[in-house]
Amino acid sequence: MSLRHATLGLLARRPSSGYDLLQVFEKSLANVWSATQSQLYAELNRLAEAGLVTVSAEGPRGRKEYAITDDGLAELRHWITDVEPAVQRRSDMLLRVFFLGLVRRDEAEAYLRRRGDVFEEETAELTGIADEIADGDDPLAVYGRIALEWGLRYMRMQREWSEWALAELAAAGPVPAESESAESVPAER
Amino acid sequence: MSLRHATLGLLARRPSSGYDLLQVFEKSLANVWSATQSQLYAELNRLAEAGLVTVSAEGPRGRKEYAITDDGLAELRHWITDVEPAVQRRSDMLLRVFFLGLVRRDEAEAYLRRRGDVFEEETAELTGIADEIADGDDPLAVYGRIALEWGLRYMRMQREWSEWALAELAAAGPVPAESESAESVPAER
DNA sequence: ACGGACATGTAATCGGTTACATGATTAC
DNA sequence: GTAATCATGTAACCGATTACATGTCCGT
Repeated sequence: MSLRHATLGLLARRPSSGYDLLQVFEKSLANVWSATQSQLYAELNRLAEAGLVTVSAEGPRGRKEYAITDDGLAELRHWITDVEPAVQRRSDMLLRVFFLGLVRRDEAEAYLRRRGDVFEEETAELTGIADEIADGDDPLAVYGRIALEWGLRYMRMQREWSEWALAELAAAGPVPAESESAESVPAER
Repeated sequence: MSLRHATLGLLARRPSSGYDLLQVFEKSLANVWSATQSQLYAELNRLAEAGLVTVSAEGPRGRKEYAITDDGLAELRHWITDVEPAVQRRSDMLLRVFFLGLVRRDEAEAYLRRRGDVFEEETAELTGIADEIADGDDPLAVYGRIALEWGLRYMRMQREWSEWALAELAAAGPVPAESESAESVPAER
């Protein structure tokens, strides 16, 4: 249930409308916690009902500006310091690696090479964001910078891994001669 | 919708019952794709209805053994080679980092230090699995070994990152003197 | 005989996504 | 005037989790 805390965290910086928050979710927070519009508006209403935020101002076009309450801030701090982060237990990308023995060797290699390219693209994107942060010298952005560094290292690690994996495959011999290679599997049924 | 493909992938290795598959999901696949019992049994029925698997044998206690069909294998291969893996866009752990400016400096440091410890524990666990694989010399486990290497590198990267982040905080000065530190925020409201 | 493992299923609930729906205000 | 942006909401659906429910077989 972390949409709740992402929302509280953003409102802790400054009071904002659902619309405002949505921009932030789509831009700065997109790689860390994504949220859809319908989800966010519903959550804001739930948070208000729970007393963790209040409508601090109303503007044109039915705009409602929300502010975090003391209860909300307490809940947020509790979540940050006392709740163990959940370990990610799902990776689409890695699941395919497990089953790479079911496709032809060249297809498996193409998969790993393509991963490397994608990680490289992501790195370029993150580097762009890093430059923006470096320009505007906001001292509060120190934790944002730390989060971003995580992303950069993550991508570098994966790039190196994909290269290592390709080398590992090459070392294991060109194409296995036995019956378990992909080409032979269809013939078996 | 990758539970479907995880299931197909396991059945491509050998025909199995839902109960069998559940053991695999809880052990070897736990860090890559988790599935609950009720989810798995429902999925097997759906897969059978879609003709991607068939009930290949029935055993005692209502045991149903499923085998992948040609259609199932085709679907699985298509998913591996033609479908772009989804990029993960949610991290509980990183979201907290974004908001670390809302708690006291020592709490933020404790958070990062604790991350380092957890990553270390996970590394130990993965190393244990790596040793098991190394013992039994299954040549087919080459892709399992590659997936595992990803995990090991992932944990090492995060351990190094948490140390880097702690150093970065230390370099940024002991505790900021300005109004945005955590202690002052409650007083502002 | 009995406990533990084997074996499958249903129901309620939750968080998230997609699509639909509506309308006000502002800049040109 | 009108298009873009601002602004909020509802409904259907899907995948996943938790809890409940039931029964069989095997080893000791």
